[in-house]
Amino acid sequence: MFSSDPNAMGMLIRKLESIAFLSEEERQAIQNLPIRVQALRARQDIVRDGDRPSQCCLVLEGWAVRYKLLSEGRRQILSFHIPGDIPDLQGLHLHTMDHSLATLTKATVAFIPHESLLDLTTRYPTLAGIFWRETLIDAAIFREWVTSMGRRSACERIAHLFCELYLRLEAVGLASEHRCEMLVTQIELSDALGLTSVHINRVLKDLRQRELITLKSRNLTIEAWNELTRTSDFDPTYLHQRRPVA
Amino acid sequence: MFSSDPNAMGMLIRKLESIAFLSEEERQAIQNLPIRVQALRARQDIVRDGDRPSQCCLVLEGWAVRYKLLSEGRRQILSFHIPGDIPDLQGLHLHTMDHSLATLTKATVAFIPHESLLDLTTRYPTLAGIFWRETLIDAAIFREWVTSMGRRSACERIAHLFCELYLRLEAVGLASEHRCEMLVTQIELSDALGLTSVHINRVLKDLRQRELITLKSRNLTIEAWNELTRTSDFDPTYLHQRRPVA
DNA sequence: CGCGCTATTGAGAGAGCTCAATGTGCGTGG
DNA sequence: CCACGCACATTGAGCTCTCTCAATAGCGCG
Repeated sequence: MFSSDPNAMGMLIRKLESIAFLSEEERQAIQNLPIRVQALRARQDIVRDGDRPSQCCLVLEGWAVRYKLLSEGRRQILSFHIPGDIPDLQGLHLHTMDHSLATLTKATVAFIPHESLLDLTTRYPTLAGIFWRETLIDAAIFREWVTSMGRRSACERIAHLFCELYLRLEAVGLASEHRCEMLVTQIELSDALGLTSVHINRVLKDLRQRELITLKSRNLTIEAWNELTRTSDFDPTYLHQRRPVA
Repeated sequence: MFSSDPNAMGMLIRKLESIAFLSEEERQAIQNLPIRVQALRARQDIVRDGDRPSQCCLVLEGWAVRYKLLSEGRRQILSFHIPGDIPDLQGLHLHTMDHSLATLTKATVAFIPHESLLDLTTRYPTLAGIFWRETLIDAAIFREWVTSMGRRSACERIAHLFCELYLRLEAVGLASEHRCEMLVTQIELSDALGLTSVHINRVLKDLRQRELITLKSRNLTIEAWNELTRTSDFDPTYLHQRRPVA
């Protein structure tokens, strides 16, 4: 069950290197983290609101979401997570979950004990800073989402989200040439963007007709990157990626 | 200009003790941080989107906000900050501001050099964890705001925000008995909640008529705490305060 | 004690929602 | 390899919550 699969940690290292510099020693220390790899079905809860987890979940394959449930069946998706992400890294210092984490697609994840991560941050203060930075970027993305939900139209919100996800996928080598997988249904998009799936559908139709995007069977192509970023007010600064993107 | 005013740091210590335990030695180390205290007018920018600050801003008196500006004069307020808060603590590991910070009211703030804070986190790893925790709670509040903006009605959003601000003020000794100052205009409320000030006005009228709140000349009284939390789906877990609140 | 910003109220409009029906694609099992 | 079933996507019609525009009132600061 427990192993030190270099391939598994490769994804985490690639992700961290997209936001900070890692020394060889630090890379090695990450490689040596004990992990338990697990295959999960689509739409399966990993951690639930109210839980007090003792490990973090690293996404290796597939997509995950964090979400909150409200009264009357309302749901809000808080974030999308792709390979390389540790969606519940905040658990290191917040002991009670204030939301849930679930897979969106069939996925492979690796669980890392909190104690191993905390030990790592003690031994490598620079790495502690990098993991801290990772959670700060998480917060920066929430700020951008607050902005979208508060002051952007449905069309701008969708376009903005596509730009964000494309750049995040590109940063870990899962996208290029303005093409990527978009492993979400219109229902999930609506729960993330505070809209209804019916309205999402109509806006997507409009974006297609304006030839800004192609989206078919989970494959997104951004046909006009500049125009899409312009109409959605997209500025990648908030992703705090290490190298500026074209 | 630089000093070690024990009173100034008292506010920060009170805030940190509302979310974590501090040892005497740690309290002392915080007291010894070099600070530059400054009085500011209302509605004055402290740090701007795009800046690369070399210090953090601790609020001592008055309220501050973080905000983003969009095209066509749109503004989104991202968070409200009260005494004891360090609204730009993320600057320790995110070097470019992705939003602005400004006073809302006349305010007193203390600036703390990044290098002093980073040095503190190196010498006191436990304190590093506590500051990290502080930024994680910041993110938890953003998550709750995303949820509000996405899936709560105007009325629920306002009620939820009032509950949040009351508890945060209470945690640092600035509120009790369900009364507190609410140092925001309806325009600022609208920019925080993604609504218009006209609509805020109408919903406030409704909340008053239902005798849930009294709000007059910046003084808020929550007349029916239980009902207000119920109607707004408010669960204080996300604030991750150290002692559960009544 | 008057100016300017904030609060309040009315009337009409619009972005996005609800309800509902139909079409489509894909995974599963025979 | 094909047929079935189910979840997802698409479209239409009518509605509502919130917005826009606009006018007036009130309050706090200089």
